[in-house]
Amino acid sequence: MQENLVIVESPAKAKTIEKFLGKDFLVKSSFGHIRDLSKKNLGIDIEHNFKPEYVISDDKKKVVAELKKLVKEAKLVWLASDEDREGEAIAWHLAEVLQLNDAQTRRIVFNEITKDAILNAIKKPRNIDLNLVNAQQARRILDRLVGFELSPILWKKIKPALSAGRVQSVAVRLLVEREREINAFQSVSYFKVTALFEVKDPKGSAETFPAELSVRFQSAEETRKFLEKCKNAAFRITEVTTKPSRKSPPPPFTTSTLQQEASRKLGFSVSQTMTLAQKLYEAGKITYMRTDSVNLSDLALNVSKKVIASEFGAEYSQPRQYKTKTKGAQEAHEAIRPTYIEKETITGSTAEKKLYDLIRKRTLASQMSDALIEKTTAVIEAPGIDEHFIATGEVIKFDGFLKVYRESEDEEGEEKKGNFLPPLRQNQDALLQSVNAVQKFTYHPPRYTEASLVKKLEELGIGRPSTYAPTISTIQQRGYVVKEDRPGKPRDYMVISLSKNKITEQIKTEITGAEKAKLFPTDIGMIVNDFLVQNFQDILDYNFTATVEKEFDLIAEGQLEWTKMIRKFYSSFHKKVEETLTSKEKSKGERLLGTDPETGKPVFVKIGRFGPMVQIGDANDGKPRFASLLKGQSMDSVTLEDALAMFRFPRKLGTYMKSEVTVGIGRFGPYILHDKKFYSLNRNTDNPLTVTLERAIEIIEEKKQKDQNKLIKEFPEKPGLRILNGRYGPYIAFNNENYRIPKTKNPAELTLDECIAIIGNKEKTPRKTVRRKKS
DNA sequence: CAGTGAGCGAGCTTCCGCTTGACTT
Repeated sequence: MQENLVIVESPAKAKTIEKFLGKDFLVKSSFGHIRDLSKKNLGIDIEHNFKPEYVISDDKKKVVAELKKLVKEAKLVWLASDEDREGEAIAWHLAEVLQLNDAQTRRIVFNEITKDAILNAIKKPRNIDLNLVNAQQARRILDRLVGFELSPILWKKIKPALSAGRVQSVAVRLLVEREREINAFQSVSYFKVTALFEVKDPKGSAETFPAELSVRFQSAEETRKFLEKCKNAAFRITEVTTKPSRKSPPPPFTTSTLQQEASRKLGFSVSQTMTLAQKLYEAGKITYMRTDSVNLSDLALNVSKKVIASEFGAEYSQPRQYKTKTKGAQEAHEAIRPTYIEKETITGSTAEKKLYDLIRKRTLASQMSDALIEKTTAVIEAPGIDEHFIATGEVIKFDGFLKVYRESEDEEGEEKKGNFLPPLRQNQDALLQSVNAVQKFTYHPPRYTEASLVKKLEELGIGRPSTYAPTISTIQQRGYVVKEDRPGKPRDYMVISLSKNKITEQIKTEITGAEKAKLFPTDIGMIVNDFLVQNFQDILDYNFTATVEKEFDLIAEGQLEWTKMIRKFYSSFHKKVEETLTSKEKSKGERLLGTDPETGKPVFVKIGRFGPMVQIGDANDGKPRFASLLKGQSMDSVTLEDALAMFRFPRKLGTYMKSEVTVGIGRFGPYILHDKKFYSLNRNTDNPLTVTLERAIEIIEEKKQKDQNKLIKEFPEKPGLRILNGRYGPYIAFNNENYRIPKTKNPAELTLDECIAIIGNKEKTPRKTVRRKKS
């Protein structure tokens, strides 16, 4: 039996460490926190100095029981959880629950998992730092107070099962405010002018290069005037400058930067990335994936150096150590890197391989030389023309880290390729070949993706590596936010060109504003946000976390008592909670749009029992008229015009096969009515306000075709029994019940007897059961 | 299936940060 029991947080870590420590040590894992505040109630005794009520979570009972048993058999217990606030608290909870006394307990920490680091840690044990533990308790209790007092207000004032919290509510606020910025954005058009010039080299052979005009014109008129001046103008290169510059590699991955790059380069969602990284970690292929540190171990630096030298040459190696800049970083771990950097590929799924490759390249790049770039700028002018053209060229003199890794940009704005310029001399003639003036439009700030929201939260110091992915899914689950694609809209733009001394104009069409996997706040998200911002401004403040973090730091340093800090916070917070509960009306997000010109009654938008709707008149003056908002409409941006259009249903479209075709909106959304039959519009692509007769006929015919294909077989001798093709494949329908067909049978060849046998077996397709979440 | 929206009220919901499986589809 081992004399030493070491407890770490993760089982994968336990396995590795056990190898280093030898047979006298048994290494076990606590699987994170073993206790938390009781979930049944607030879990905090406010009357008694905020005494927390800790409970061993159900899923940790087994772990705790096992640890208790092992503690009895061990002489010394080594608590080796992470060296940060949460890690210290885990160690303390373990000591409490396992009833460890000081004599048998050692607290050790290490932030890289190497034999040396661990043996050194064993030589330098310390005691549990109660100040740090108290900082964690303050953090925990503050979050519980905020979450469990704000959420019930929302249940009463907006609708049940909503939630609010220090992190999630600010995340939603970011999205809501960005959406409003986008709605308020006024796009302005301008003309971007580029020209193609030709130069002759000393041998007389010609080369062309592009250049952009130094100014952008506001109107087509100015643009035409400029092009007119360019006719027969004698352009000349008046200035050539060449400047060297260098570009340094980005630091190795943290959780947040990994999520961003995996999203941009591989198209993974934040949670997908984390699941894959977890797999790689458990297989021993990468270091821990939840970290905010950009630190690399000495071992990793050395191996990288060797790998780079042998793969690319010694001149590509430039060992570096990076410093974390993010607010509130706790740095208990290393950056995310391959465990064995020399391993170029791994076994596993395609997605795992791609993620590994990304991590490896980023790690290597971080240890490689700067790229050396030479930037050339040439100015091209002509007499009589005030504006000038600028040609820029980039030559990579030494690629350095760019050999393996290029960081992707968030905004996919203008294409800025490092173009190549031919050798240019001052005073050289540049023959104008053509000029192209393209009408462009200023673009609103971009909507957030999951990954760019994580980036923003990290910048604000809100949330931790272990919570980014769960936060993103919580705000979607609560219905505050949806992740969607949205189709773009066509837009005309003008192109004015000068070629061979002739000016031509064209109107072209582009698709603009298409969105892919972007986060959109919902109506309910906006209502909840406005309610919280109005009533709890301090908590919704982007600096709230940073402010309380400063106080947690003081607690950790022993300069502030945690109960004192919490009491001060709670007294003003709770007062606000009480006030809001008594004084505020139920919020339906009501917004007046204007008056109905026909009746003079007010038209407004609000949340009803069945979701967002527009209403004409209120209950005081007769029965109001109602209409649900359509998909893609939002309470925040819908106009009086949009609202009034909703009441012009059902709308006649025309006649088809001698019957009238109308479009209407019913309980289940927009529909087409034809020949007493209903046909649903496609929720995503058809707009009932604008749908045409042609499209309606298409929908009718599609549906008829589908119904024909639906019937596989029926039996004249048994009416009511039919073999049908459904959403989930073929099935037997009989007496309003559906029956599954065994996979071994061909549905088209089933006989009546076989069908009756299947029905007799009662192999009914199970109804969808409502799954309740376990807590 | 195809133009709902009142009001009452039992019993439920909820936070953030550590960690993995256990579950369907």
